[in-house]
This record gives sequence, structure tokens and C-alpha cells, in this order.
Amino acid sequence: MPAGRDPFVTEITPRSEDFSRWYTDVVRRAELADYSPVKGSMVIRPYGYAIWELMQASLDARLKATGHVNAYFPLFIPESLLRKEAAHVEGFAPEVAWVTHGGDEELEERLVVRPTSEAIIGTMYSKWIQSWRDLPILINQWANVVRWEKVTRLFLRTTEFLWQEGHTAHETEAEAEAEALRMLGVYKEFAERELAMPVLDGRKTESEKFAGAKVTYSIEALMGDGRALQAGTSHNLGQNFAKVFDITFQARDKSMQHVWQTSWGMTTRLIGGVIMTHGDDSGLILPPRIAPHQTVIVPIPRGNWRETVLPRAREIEQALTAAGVRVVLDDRDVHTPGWKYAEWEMRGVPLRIEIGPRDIAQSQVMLVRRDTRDKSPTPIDGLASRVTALLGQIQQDLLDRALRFRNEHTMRAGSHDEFVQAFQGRPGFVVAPWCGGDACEASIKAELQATIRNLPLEPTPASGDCLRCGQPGQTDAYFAKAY
RNA sequence: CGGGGCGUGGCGCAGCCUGGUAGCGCGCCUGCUUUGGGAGCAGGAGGUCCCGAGUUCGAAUCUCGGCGCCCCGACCA
Repeated sequence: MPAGRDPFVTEITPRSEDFSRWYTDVVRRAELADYSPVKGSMVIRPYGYAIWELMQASLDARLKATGHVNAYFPLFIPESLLRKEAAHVEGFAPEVAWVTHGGDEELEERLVVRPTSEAIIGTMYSKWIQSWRDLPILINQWANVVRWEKVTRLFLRTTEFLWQEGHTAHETEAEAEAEALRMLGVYKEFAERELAMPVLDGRKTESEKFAGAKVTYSIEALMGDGRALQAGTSHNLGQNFAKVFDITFQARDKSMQHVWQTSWGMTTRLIGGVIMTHGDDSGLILPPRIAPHQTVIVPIPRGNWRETVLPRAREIEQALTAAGVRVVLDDRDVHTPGWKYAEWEMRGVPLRIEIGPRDIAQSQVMLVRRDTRDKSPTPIDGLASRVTALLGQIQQDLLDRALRFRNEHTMRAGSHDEFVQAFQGRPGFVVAPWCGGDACEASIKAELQATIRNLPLEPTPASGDCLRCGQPGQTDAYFAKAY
């Protein structure tokens, strides 16, 4: 490669040139996922799946810590069950996959492949719940779901995807509301701590809420191209499903009551979110906490390096492993060090350790950060604790950087003119007063393709009159173009 | 679902207009020399030209139909 300012990695379309092509290049070149022979469905490759497993493990621990238990419900749902809740069917009917035959025989009743599991779980809850003593029920399931999408993107929107869906039933309305908000908080903390992805938590408008919910809450993240990504949702279902699925219990006062329910989910889409939050022209940048390889060791082959350099590299590998660092030693001799640098950078490994004869002579290694490319010679003595500290620092810096980006790309609009002007560029989030009317929300969407991502959780008076109709504002809203 | 683009060794593409031996770069295999930011030389393997019909002596190329993917718009995690 020629010297100078050429990019280190040349196999990826630059982010600034074509963001969506950059995204696809990163997913494929980093071997996170690949297209499959099934339309709209992708294969999550081992490296991508390893990220998902790390995300799963830490989210699952949080769900357990908040009292939830895992279970598994059927993939197929009888048509009649899905149809019970009117708003729910209406919302999902256009995108369900139908099973009409078993072998050669046509089924008596068609089955849907679950787009979500409220119907089947509600049916079971009505069998399991009799008394207030059975409550609350706090069940989560890790599963695949299918939604027949017309347009698909790797990770962001595929016909089949993996997720976690929590389904709870409570004695009181207040308890259900508290649960929905509590899980929203879990999602926010998870996104920010594990994924270094800052999110706005808030409430969805009527038109954007989950089909069948009373209230939907969401966390919304800002991607590198200024578009928002819904990163998790939590619903207060009220008694909507309890009424149609007949989920009743005898209350403390001996009366029969319907339970109050919640549901909440997070998906493999978040992997797409991580890519678009942190990545750069050289490819992926993974937050250390979800990086399958947190550190790669690249030995520099010189002379009889297998006798001189490699043993030292192995010692370092062992020391780091013992210290709990996920480390990989790249001792392949078919590739040059430079090739390996580029390759592992593209795959987002947060930290690289270079070790060659010159380093060994000085009892040091070269530490190179993926996010800043800062190089620092570091003594081999005490390396593990230095690496651990640096990984923590990188995790923090990624969050700080993403937060700074979001702050720089969040603006206020006090008037319709300011608002329109903002959306002619790539503003990110725009905070503006809204009257609360569907019509204004819809007309802005039609005009500017900008939607209300969510509304602040804490009810605060609007900062002015509705940017659309000029009537008194009811609340400020977060607008953005969304994925 | 509308508008546009593209389907040719694993990947990226040329060839198509004007029908006649399938080609280039990267990757892959073997060997030697190398290795501190995607190494060099030599030799080699690898193809239903997306699928199906049609026109023709002859189709990657022309015609019709289908499928898939990408991008931009309406619905969704």
C-alpha cells in the first residue's frame, strides 16, 4: 500500500460517501452476517452470533436480577387466538406468515408463525392464574419471530429475527405501569453500559404505539447518519389482552378481576445499532463489553520468530486470559502484520497488542486502540491490569463520544420554519412543541418524513405553540427521521 | 407495494450496443524468498455467464416471462 493519508482499510465504502452501502459492507466484510437463499432472511455468522451471545448473557442477567424467569412458548399460533384482540390483529395481520398445510393435508385452522407472543402467552396465563397469590407472573422468552417485511436490511429489518420478549401479569394497574417503566430503565442502562449507546427514553404517541397496548415506551438511539433507531420497547398493555383472553384472578377483596399486563422486547437489531453508532471508515468498532475478541495479539515475524517472539506472545495471551480478557493470538504466518492490523480493525477489535523483537528487547509491547488509533509502548510487566484498565477506558470513551455526537445533533425548533429548515439537513433529533394532535403528527411525517420518536417521560409544559398548527403546545416531542 | 439500478469463477468487475475461442484484478492452491500498516516471484486450480422459454447454423450478448439483490419513496423492531 502506498504511504500517506490513504485509509487503512480499503475494502469498505467510506461512511461519508454512502452510509447504507458502508453499513452493508461492514456487516459482510466483518463476517457478522450474510444473505441467505431465503428472501429477506439472513444468516448470522459466528462472529455476529458471538456478539449476540454476549448481549444475551448480560441482558439475561439483568432480567433474572429483576425477578424474571425464562420459558418457551410455541412458534405457531392458531389464527383464532391472534384474532381475539382487535387492535392487535389489525396491527400485525399485514405481516404475518401463515401455515396452511401439515404434510399433504390442509389444516382445519390456519396457524400464524408468531410475530410476537402476546396471544399464545395470554392464553396460557388464563389457565395458570386464579388468585392474587399467583401474581405477579414475570416470564421472559428468548425466541425467533417472523414478520413478513417488504423491505429488509441486514440486522435492522429481516423477515425472521431473534429477540427477547418479556410478558408479565400484575394485580394492579400501578404495578403494571411500574413494571413497564422499570424494564424501560433496564433497557436504557443495558444500552448505555454494555453497548455504549446513549438512548432517549420516552413514551410513544398513539399512532406509533404497539398494536394492542395502552401505552408504549421506547428507547431511541441516534445513528451516525443522523437517523434514529428504535432500540427497545416496553408496553403497558392495561387489561386489553386480559379481557379478551379471560385472564382473571380472585382479588384480595374476593372480587374477580382482570390482570394488568406488560410486554417488552429487544432484538438482534441492536447489533445494527452498535455498528451504526460506533463504526468508522475502517469498519466496525466494538465496545469492549460485547466484543468477542477484546484484544488481538499480533506477533511480528522476524528471523526465527517462532522461537523468539511467539513464546512471549503466548505468555501474554495466557496472562490476559487469566485476567479475564477475551484475547486472540493471531499467529498465522500466511499474512503480514499489516494485513492483520487492517483485518482486525475492520472487525472492530477494541485493542491490539503488537509484539516484535524490538519490543522484547525492551520488555514492552505496543498497545494500539481501535477507536483512536493511539499507540502506546507498555511494559510487559503488569500488562494485564493495564489492558483491563484500557478496555474500561475505551468503553467509557465510546459512550462519551456517542453522547457528544448526539448532543451535537440534537436541536430545538421553535417554529415551523426552523423545523423545516432543520430537516432539510441531517439534524438528528429535533425537539419541538406539539399540540398532541394526530393530524399535525401525520402531516409532518408526510411533508418531511420526520416522525415523533417519543415524548419526554417527565411531563413538562411545551416550550411554545405547536410547530404545525400553532395551537398551544401540549408537550415537547423528539422528532427524527427513523430507520 | 411504486420508481430506478444490478445479476458473468469465492469477491469486485469488463465483455452485451454490433451474436462466433469466456476475460481482468483480488482471493484460493503449490514452492521459494519475505514479514514493524493489506509482501514479491514462479507455477496452478476454479465457470449451468441468475432461471425458463423463444429467435438463430450458432446466444453471456437479441426478444419475452420469471426470480433474486441493492438504492430511493408509502408500512414496521
